[in-house]
Parts: sequence; C-alpha cells; structure tokens
Amino acid sequence: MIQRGAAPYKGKWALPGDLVYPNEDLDTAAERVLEQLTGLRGVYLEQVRAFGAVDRHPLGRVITIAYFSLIKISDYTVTPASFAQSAKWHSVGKVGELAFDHNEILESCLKRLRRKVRMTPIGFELLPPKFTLTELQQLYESILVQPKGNKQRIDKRNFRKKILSTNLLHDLNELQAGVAHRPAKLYQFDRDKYELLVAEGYSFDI
Amino acid sequence: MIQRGAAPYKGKWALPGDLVYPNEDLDTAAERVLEQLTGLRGVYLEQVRAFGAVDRHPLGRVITIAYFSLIKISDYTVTPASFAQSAKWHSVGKVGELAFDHNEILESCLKRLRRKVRMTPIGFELLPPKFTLTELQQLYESILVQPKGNKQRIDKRNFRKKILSTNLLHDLNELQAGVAHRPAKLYQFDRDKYELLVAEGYSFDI
DNA sequence: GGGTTTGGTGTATAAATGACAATAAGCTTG
DNA sequence: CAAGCTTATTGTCATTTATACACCAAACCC
Repeated sequence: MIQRGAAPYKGKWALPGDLVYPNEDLDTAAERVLEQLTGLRGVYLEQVRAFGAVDRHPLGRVITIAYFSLIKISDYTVTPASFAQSAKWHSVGKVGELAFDHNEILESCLKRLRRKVRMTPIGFELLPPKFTLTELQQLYESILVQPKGNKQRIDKRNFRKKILSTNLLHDLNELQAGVAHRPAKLYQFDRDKYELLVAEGYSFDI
Repeated sequence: MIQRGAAPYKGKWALPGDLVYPNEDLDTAAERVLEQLTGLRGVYLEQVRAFGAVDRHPLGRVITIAYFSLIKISDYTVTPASFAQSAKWHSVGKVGELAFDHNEILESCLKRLRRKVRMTPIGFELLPPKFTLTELQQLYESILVQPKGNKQRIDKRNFRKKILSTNLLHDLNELQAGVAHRPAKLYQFDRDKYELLVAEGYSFDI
C-alpha cells in the first residue's frame, strides 16, 4: 500500500496505481507501476477486472484496471511513488478502510488469487526453486485460509499425498540446511512436464 | 455480431460495442449497448476483462471492457446499431475471422462463461421459469461441450442424479404440454433456497 | 391398439476425499 | 556422546463421489 500524500484521501492507504500512457499496453503499464514501487521486473502479473463507477474518484472520471502480482516481499524493498508519503506491505487480514473503492478492488483480487492458486501452479512463483513440502503447504495455507474460518488448516498427510500424486514435483535428494531440527527434503517444480501435460488437456487442481 | 458498415474492417463481423459516456458506469454502458442491440433490459450481464493493446484499433487508442450476457435469442429480434450494416446471431462454432481483436475477446468470454456456468446456477437465466430436466441438460451440453471434443456428452442418469441431489429444483407436479411424445415433468429453480445456502457457505458445482 | 418417441430410473465399480497418530532423523545442549 | 528437542515423514480405513451402463414407462399419433 502507499499512503496518500495529497487530497483526495490524504493520509489514507491506497493500492498503488498510475495512469496508462497513450503508447503503452495495459499489461505494460501494470509492469511499469509495479517496477516503480518495488524495482521488480518479470514477475507474475494478472489482470483481474476494470472498476468504472462514475463517482469512484472525487476529482474526475477514472477507470481503474486492477492487476495482482506475486512477489517474495522478503527479497525486495518497497519505494514510495512520488505522490505517496510512504509505502508499506500490509497483511491482508489487517487492512483497514482504504482510499477510493480500493477495499472492493482488493477483495476482487484476493478472490481471483484464491481461485487461481488452486487451479494453476502459480504458487511456485512465490517459492525459491528448491523448496520443502512444508514450505509449499504453508504457502497454500496462507493464501487459502479464509478469514471466516471456512477451513482452518490443511491435513499434512493428505496435502503431501495429493501434491505428490501430480508427479510434478521432482525430489532433488537434497536436504534443507541451517535448521535446528531434522531437515526436510528439497523439491523442485517440473515446469516442462507441466507444460507438456497442459498441452494434452491436463488441468492442475489442488 | 454486427457487420461493420465503415472502415476500419468494413464488411467484417464484430462484437457490438460502443463508447462509454462520461457520466455512465461501465455496467450501465454495457446494459445500454445491449439494449440498443436487442431491446433487452435486466438480463444477466458480467464483466470479463479489459483489452488494451496499443494497436488494437487502427484509428486510435481504444480500451475495450468486455462483457458477456445471457439471452434467450428466440425471444428477441436483433436490430443493427447505426454504424452497422446488419446484426445477426452467430453460432459459436461457426465464427470466422472477426474485426479487431474480437476473436480473442470472444475466446475469453467463452472461457469465463464455461467456468461460470459450472460454478454458479446462471444456467437458469436462460431457461423459462418452468423447464424439464432434458432442457436443462441440453443447455449445459451446448455451453460446455468443447470444440476439441474434450467430452462429447453428459450421461443422462448421472446428470439427473447430480442436479437433483442439490435439492434446488422444485418438482412442480406438472407436465410439459404440446409435445408429440411422453411429456416430461416440469421443474423450477428455487432461488430463495439457493441464496440461503450461499449465505451459509454453500457453493454450487455441476 | 400398435407404433413411435422421449421420459424416467438403479446398481456396481472405481476413484477421490477426509480423518486420524506414531516413528524417524538431524540438531542442540549439557 | 547421550538425552532431549523439534520438525519430517509415512499408511490405513471409512465415506463420499464419480462413472459406466440398459431397460421399461408413458403419452401422443395414426
């Protein structure tokens, strides 16, 4: 989020965004805005939808096209845009009232992310190339666990059974290092195999 | 589709669309454009996404926000918009090369519709209030059957078992009339019951 | 009343899901 | 180096869900 440094909604938190240049595709604009905030290039980015209520911006007609991205926030520092006082990562569960209709936008994006992460293997975008099954499970839990307490946790044995049954994880025969307990085995996602299966009609589903 | 009466793409078929007025929400604009073409109001309409490649319109920068709608085409006559030579319903399987990036837009919308019809009971939007199970099954088949021959037909017994097990169809104890064979029982979708279940976390899935 | 056409139904097998707890392995510390 | 700590790893059973498959029933038409 960025904290707005000017009216309207001065001081309020808002999702970062900017105007699209006349000679810029929407996807390119989204990449640019993301880069301006995080310095990141080439990360996963997906359009969600357009928000176009007439009165959503007090100063004029603004149509926003929302995107979500997947970023390992530990790897990058956020830098506030020029029109922002500060930029800061917020926990999804602790987002208060945002500027404009950004709460609605956030909701839409979260909903899309939750569906997407179960239907395609985008989760691996967020993990290092070599990861443990526990890390993978924690990732899924942090994305999928609903605030409403819909389902609080995933069963470890069932999760491993299901994810390994896809045969898309390659056991590297390497162990995690630097932990103060029994180290876990490291796995790698086999993207080539996945692409191949998709071409044959396969559909990932967790 | 409308057949374009002016350059660019004169004579080509295109999805109907129009510019959004300054004081008009996106959803309202979609409703207006639909009404101009079909005379219809109050039908199901859903935004899919925005298309904004810089060069998608030869004459300038145009960003299109795509919607799909569910319409019983037998009930309404299409009327060409002012800038169109003619307006005509096309079978999805027989759509040729369209103007602009409209083939891509159509693909996106179809994909969304196919997902949506399995995850929410929007199918009933297209049926009369009283319908037979065969009509319902034919509706699902016509939407879901993939061109790639993914799955050619739904099993009658399994379909009925599954749809009736939701307990969302109300058996009206009425029979179809005017058919030259054994008439089928008529059913009604229980929307109130559905809304109630959804509030409790229920999720429709066929 | 017989023919035609679509409506309606059940069962058995396979597959997927969900619940559940004990042992194994590496690390740390005394 | 042994004991203790912490997390990793593994299998079975019961239940539910999916799938394959074929015959009789009922209304209409002639």
